[in-house]
Amino acid sequence: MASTISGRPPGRPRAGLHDVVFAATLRTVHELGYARATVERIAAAAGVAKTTIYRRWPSKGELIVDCLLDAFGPVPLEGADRTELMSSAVRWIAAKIGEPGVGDAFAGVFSDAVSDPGLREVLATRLQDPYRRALQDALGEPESRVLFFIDVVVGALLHRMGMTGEPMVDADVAALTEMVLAHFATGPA
Amino acid sequence: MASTISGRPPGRPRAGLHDVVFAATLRTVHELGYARATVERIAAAAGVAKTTIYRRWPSKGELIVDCLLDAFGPVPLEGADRTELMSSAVRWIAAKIGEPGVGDAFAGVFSDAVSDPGLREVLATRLQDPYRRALQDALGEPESRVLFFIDVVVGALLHRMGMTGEPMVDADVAALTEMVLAHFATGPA
DNA sequence: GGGTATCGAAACCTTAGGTAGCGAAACTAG
DNA sequence: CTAGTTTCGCTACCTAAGGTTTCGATACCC
Repeated sequence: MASTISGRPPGRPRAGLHDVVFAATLRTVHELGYARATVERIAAAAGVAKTTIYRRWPSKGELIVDCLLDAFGPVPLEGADRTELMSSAVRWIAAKIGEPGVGDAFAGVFSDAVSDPGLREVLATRLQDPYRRALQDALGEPESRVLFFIDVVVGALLHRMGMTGEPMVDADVAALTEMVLAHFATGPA
Repeated sequence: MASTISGRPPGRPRAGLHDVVFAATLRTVHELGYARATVERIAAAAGVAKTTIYRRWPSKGELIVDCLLDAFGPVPLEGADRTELMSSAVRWIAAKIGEPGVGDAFAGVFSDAVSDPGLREVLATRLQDPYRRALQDALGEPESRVLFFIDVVVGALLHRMGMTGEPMVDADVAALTEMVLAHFATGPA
């Protein structure tokens, strides 16, 4: 059998490599950019062999998606009313994208997904759907409106990041928040 | 000397290959997606050798940029007031992105630019700046607000395209138009 | 110490962007 | 018709990167 009484499987233990690899991924992406952050370089930065990475993640894209899930964590859905809720969500995603490496990794994996349907599926299922559902439940908006909200907010933030290489400044984040709040003020149809 | 009396330089003429290559590029991108639309495949679709492509364009990215410039053409800046002007601009870019191949090529070259500073420069200088300036002059808005406008509109359209593989539906384009119009209704600061 | 699962290292495959060299084609000028 | 000029097509090649395979070494449980 593969399992033992203590629950721990026999053999060489899988040390807490996920965290080390995630940190090395963000660091490497931050320092070199997404494309130059090759799997071999990430592995080297983590002090790990390339094959070890591929044993745990089937592709670079899925490694990045897992890394982003780890970096984002749960959406802080705090706020008394819809207005506070939405504005906190916008500021949260803007702040996360501003963290070193996160924005580049996010924009990069999105890039790859453009012409990789498999990665697009992973991105939609593992990253977008959970956050969309959480927003949907909290706001009571229909799916199509939440998707539109995500397109506008994430699209604008990533477009700025992609064009300038820098995250959106606070003033523009404030304008973005104000704009979507005004548009969604009326509540669900 | 390299030129002759008739103005036409001697030697084998550069036939109108640009149009053929542009058409082949959009067709190939539309059929295979951006990443699978390799330069060799585009060349084959155009009935041209790969080396001929690289003689005229220094990289795949610049080929795509030129192709997009050809596909977009000038911004139709028609409209009596700011409202008509902005809404026509939004609908124009949405319609262009909806054309077969154009949206995929646009999203794809944007993707590559994320981690290719040289391409990002080309994209900013040749594609974004002219349209930004035209909008700036027509609207009388400061540069930062026009850039914000572009981030929101183009970002949302490309994000939808990247996530679903399909361009934004008319209802969402209408909502996008309405939203930015409401936000920009007050005129420049 | 024995069994088991993981890790590291090296070699390898494939795709794709991009380059070099050379002969052939197409055109102008005389 | 010939010479000169420019571009084209073809083949072969280089490099980078994602991803796979193999095998020996290592670390853990019992």
